[in-house]
Amino acid sequence: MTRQRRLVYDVLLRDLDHPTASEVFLRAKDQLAGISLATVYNCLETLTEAGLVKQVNLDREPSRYCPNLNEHAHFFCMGCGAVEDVAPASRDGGLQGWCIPSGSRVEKMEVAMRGLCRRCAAGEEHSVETAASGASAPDRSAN
Amino acid sequence: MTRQRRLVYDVLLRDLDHPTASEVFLRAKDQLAGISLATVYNCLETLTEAGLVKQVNLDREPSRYCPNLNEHAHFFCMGCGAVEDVAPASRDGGLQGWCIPSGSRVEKMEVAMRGLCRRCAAGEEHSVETAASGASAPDRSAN
DNA sequence: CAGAAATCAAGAATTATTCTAAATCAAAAA
DNA sequence: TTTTTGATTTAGAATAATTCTTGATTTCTG
Repeated sequence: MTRQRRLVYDVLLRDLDHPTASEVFLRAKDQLAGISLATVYNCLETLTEAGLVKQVNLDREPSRYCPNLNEHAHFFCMGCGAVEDVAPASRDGGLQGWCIPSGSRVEKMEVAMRGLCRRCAAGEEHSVETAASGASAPDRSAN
Repeated sequence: MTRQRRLVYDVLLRDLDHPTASEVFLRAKDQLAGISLATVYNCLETLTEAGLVKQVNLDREPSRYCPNLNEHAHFFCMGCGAVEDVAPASRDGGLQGWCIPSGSRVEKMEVAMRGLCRRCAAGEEHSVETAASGASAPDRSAN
């Protein structure tokens, strides 16, 4: 654990907002002026390989990084761009919702949701969809 | 629906193996020598916007394309690289497995699994994990 | 068929990320 | 403390997938 790795990790732990590598770089520079973007990429890769950090991807957007090691999915708000962690409801985190072909082994599952966060959904007073209570029925067109 | 779009779409329908844009390009060239990679990208984008095709991403790998319009997840075999569609078991496709923050609206969910397909799992006679029956308990470390 | 609009092809441009090579650093050995 | 050794950092070049630009071509519409 070098100084740069420590710093990159601390940046991720400070705000749990799933920054991109460039965002991590900008924040890290404030505390260690000489750090380079390549080093940030190196550190993020090292931390990811070490299992301290998870790389989070949605579509072809730049990768984001997340120090939450608990099992979780990610929610991407189409309104404000925020990314939130989503906890599993059941012990198996939705895997039983799918017909896994018999004989195959699932090593890991990645779940990403797109939609509007509470604040953005509330700001949309379109007709009846005021989203006051729980999540409304989603489209569920899983890729 | 131009000739090029029709061809790209036909290529996707012929083998349902989730080719990348480059692979689509190679297959399309056999039937329409003059087609360009840029056109293949254009057509794939147009077809995707039209809702006839879905773009499938895993990590930072090149996008793949899928003409299956039914709700489904994707299984990526780490052994042979094949991509399979995975049908939902329940009507809601695993969404109820997650604690959606109240007030937020989920518009769509993308589910990707990594593991070994039946053939690759069977080829691994490591100790006891012969994967004879159903899928063994996965790691479920959803990103 | 004329004119307008859409689409195509070729290659340049973009962008996130990775690679390279030289410089720096840190721990262990002397 | 100096030297050695190997890993790490840095800056910039390189890469790869994708997008953009431009002019040519095709396709509609009348």
